Amino acid sequence: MTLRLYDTATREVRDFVPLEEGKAGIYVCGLTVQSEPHVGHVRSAVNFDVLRRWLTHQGYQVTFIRNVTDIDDKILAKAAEQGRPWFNLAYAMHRELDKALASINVLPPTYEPSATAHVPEMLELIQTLIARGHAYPAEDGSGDVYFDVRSWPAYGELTNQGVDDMAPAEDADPPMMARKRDPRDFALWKGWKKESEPESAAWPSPYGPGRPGWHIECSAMAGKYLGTAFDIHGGGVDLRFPHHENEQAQSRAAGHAFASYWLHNAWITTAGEKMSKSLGNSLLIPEVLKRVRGIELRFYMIAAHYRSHVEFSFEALDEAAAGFRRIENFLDRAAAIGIGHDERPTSPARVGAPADVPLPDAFVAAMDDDLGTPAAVAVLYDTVREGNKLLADGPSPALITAVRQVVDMLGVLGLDPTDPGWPSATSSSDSRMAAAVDALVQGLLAERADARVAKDWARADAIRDQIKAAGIEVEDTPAGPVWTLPTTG
RNA sequence: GGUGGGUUGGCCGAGAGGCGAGGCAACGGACUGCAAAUCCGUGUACACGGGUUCAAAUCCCGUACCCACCUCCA
Repeated sequence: MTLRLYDTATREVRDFVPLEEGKAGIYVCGLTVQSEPHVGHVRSAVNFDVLRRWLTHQGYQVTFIRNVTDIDDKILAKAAEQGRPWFNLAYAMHRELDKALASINVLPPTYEPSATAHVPEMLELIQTLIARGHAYPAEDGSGDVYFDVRSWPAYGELTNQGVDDMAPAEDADPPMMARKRDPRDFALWKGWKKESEPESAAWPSPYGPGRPGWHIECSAMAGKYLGTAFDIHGGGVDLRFPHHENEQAQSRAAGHAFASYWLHNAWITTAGEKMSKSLGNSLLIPEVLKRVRGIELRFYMIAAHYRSHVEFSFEALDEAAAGFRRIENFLDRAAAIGIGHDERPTSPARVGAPADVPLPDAFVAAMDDDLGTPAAVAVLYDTVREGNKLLADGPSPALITAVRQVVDMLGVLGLDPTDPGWPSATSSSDSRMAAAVDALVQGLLAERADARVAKDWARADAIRDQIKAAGIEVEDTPAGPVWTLPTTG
C-alpha cells in the first residue's frame, strides 16, 4: 500500500513518490504572529502534524519546516495601535502560538524559521529574479521591487487560472500603477515608508531600506532548509492564491523546481463565516480549553477530514469530547486489570520504531487514502468495541493486542493520552494528591462494601453520593469498585 | 466575470455505481441491589427535477441555495 495524497496543483489524488527514497521534506505555511491564535488557526497545524506523524510512522525520515511570519503590514499596524514595538508584539504572539500548539500536542517542527531572520536569503533570491528578467525595481523611487507576472507564462498554473481572467487588483489605482508594470505584479520587497513605519522595520538592501514582501520569505526559507526541490508544501486553502501561486512562480522563475505536491486544509468557520470575522474571543485557544481538554479539541479536529469544511460549534465539540472519553475509558479499564503502561509504550518512543503489533489494515488503508482520519477513527472505535468485549474475560493476549493497537493508532494521530507531550497531570504533587485522595476514598469504599454486604442499599448509595459530591465517580466492576475523577465536559 | 468546493438520518461526520463507516443523542434488551460503564439490538439519510444503468447518495444534464479565493486571512 502506498500513501496517496490530494494534490491541489493537479486536482487529483496521486501516489506519493518522494524525491529521495525514504525521506520526506515538508514545508507548511505557519502563522503571521499578529494576534492570539484561535481554533481556526490551529487546525492547519493539527492536520499537517498528522501528515508528519503518519509519514514518520511509515518509516520516512521527515524534515518538517513551519515558518513564522513576524513582519508584515498587520503586525506593524497593530503594534502601532497598541503603542509597542512591532517585534514585541510579534514575539509575544509567537509565544502564544507555541503555547496553543503545545496544548494540542502538535510536535515542534524540525525547524521554525522566521522571516526577519532570513532577509539576506530573500535579497539573494530577489537578485536572481531581477537578473533573470522576472523582477524589477519600481521606477517611481518607492524602493519597491515587483515580480513581473507577464514575464512568467506559467503564472496561474497552481490555481488553474489565467492572468487575464483574474479580477483586476484593487490597488490598480494611479499611484500603484506608476510602480507596477501590471496590476497583478506582486511585491518582493517593500521600500521603507519613513513617514508611517518605524526604522526598526527596515533592512538595508540594494534597492534602499525596506522589508520583505510576504511571499518571498517562504520561497527563500523553503529553499534554504529543504532545497530547491522538495516533496510537500502545505497550508490553508486561502493561501492557494495569491500566496502559493506567487511562491511557486517566483521560485520556479528563479530556476527551482520547488514543491512536488501541494496540500491545503479547509477552514473551520463559525456561523458560516471566517473566524477572523467572528465576534468575541470565545474561540481563542485558552478559552476553548476551559471547556474541553486539549486532547479533546485535537480529536474534534481529527474526526473530520482535513479537506472538509468544518462548521465549529461547542455542541459538536462536546460530542467529540464525549466520544473520545469512550476510547480513554477502554484504556483505563484495561489498565485497571493490569494491562497498563507496560503494554502501552509512550508514543514518542514509538514514532519511527517498528510496531511489534501491526496497526489494523483498515486503519493503514484509511490513512494511506489521503489521510482519511474519519475512517481511521472508525477503525479505532471498532477496535475499542472488540477490546471492551474481551475485557469481560480478563487479561488475554487478544486484549493486549487490542490495547496496543488502540494506543498505536492514537499515537499516530497524536492522541495518546499517555504521551508526555500533553500537559502533565502526573506531576509529583499531583500523584501525591492522588494517593492522598485514594486513601480517603478507599476508606469510604470499604464502608460502602460493608453496607452492601449487609444489603443496606440506602447506606451504600448515600456513601456513593457523598463521594460523588466531591466530584468523584464510583463504578462497580467485576474486580471491585473503581473511582475516577471524570473530566468535566 | 474567473477558479475551487459544498448541500448526507435528531445532531456531528465518512463514503463516491450494488453490500446501512463511525460517533453523539434517543429507545428496547442483557449485566447490576440500584446506578455507572460495557455489550446486543432498533433508524430505510443522502438539496430539488430529469436522465443513463439490471442497479445511482455515488455518473450525466438542469435548478436552487451555500461557502472559499481572485494581491499579503490558517
